[in-house]
Amino acid sequence: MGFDDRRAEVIQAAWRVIAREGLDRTSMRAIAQELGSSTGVVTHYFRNKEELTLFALEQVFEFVVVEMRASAEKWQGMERLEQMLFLALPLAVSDRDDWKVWVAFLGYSIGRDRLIQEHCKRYGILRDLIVETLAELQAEGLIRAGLDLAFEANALIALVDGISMSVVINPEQFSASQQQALVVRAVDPLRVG
Amino acid sequence: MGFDDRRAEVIQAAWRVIAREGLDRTSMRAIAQELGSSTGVVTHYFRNKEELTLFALEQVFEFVVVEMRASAEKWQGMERLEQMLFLALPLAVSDRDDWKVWVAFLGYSIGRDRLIQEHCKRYGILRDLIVETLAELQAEGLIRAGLDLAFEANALIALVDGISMSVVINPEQFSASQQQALVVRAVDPLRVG
DNA sequence: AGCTTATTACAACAGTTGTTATGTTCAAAG
DNA sequence: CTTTGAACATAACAACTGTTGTAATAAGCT
Repeated sequence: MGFDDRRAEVIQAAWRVIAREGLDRTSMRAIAQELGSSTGVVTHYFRNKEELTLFALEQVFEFVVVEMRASAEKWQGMERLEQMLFLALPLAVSDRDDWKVWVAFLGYSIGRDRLIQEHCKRYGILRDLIVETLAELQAEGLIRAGLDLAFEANALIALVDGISMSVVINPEQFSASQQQALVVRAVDPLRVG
Repeated sequence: MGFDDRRAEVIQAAWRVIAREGLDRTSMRAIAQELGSSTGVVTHYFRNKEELTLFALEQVFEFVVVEMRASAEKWQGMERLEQMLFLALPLAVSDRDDWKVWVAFLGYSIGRDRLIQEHCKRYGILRDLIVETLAELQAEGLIRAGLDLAFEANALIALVDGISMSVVINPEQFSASQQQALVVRAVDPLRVG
């Protein structure tokens, strides 16, 4: 087991604590305890807490993007866009923890310009991915011409964000099929005809 | 100046600190300093920090609801629904601070069942308000029959949430008119015909 | 084997936190 | 004038925080 693998273990322990206890109660000692080790391990793999925090944020985001890229190759046409958006939704119970961590980070970022900037960057990557997909659909004549693709991409992301946040707060708010129905309803108006 | 007035001043000082520094860096001492007093004032008007926190959460929410109720009486027909939703959006720069506080609270609530429960309750009140409005529109024959009003209300709230969160993170994401356009686009499909 | 480096443990640090107790001020009520 | 209690200040409390340094252990390599 190499350096990066152990590093990932530390981060995963951190995730578990964040989802369970919240980000502000996720201390170095709490992470170490969750990992079943001393704080020495945590400090050995991360210079300070900010580095750990940013790395955790990057990982939880990168995972979604990788999944989305894989899904983009698997599907064709309008379904490609839908399936990519479905991936970001907390359809399964296990997905909710990811969103818990994400929401915790968002709240934690208020008043911390450094973290807000990071979020902007990551949302930008996500938007570019959606814009790219929309452009392809447009080239195939599946969605209307003359659309502001960046705006439409932001709108879809905002919708997914809103749905997911609702589910994090109240899991019974939307069933899996209801979540998907809302996304489909938002995608449909883009279609031609 | 009575007890409740002074109490409100403490809360407003807390809001300012939260929007500027973040919720986890909003200590009793920071609130007192923002208020220009000692911590004695803060502890005098709030038994402990949790009481202060919950009260602040209630205030920031109650304000929106009051505004919404006022708007409900001012407008008629389909515009009533739209204007109520517009009120919740961070259309002006000054509205963003409210949403900053709200997002900070949401993130802070992860891992704190007590706070999550509070959020559920408040979202429930908001939903009832929208459902009520939708029912009126339905009775007037302005929106389609056979709709799951609770579901539609949740969907609209989720959309407003998503848009607002995007703006909090990246203010240039959506202009005021774009935000309104997205809400109108979500309301339109409910219309008859 | 011995040497080197990575990994982990542990203790101590200075600072911050919420909370509590005590002291002070001061205006209104008796 | 005396007394009462609210409003505020101040200081101290124990608990917890991130960080750092040092020592012990394990693993790999020659």
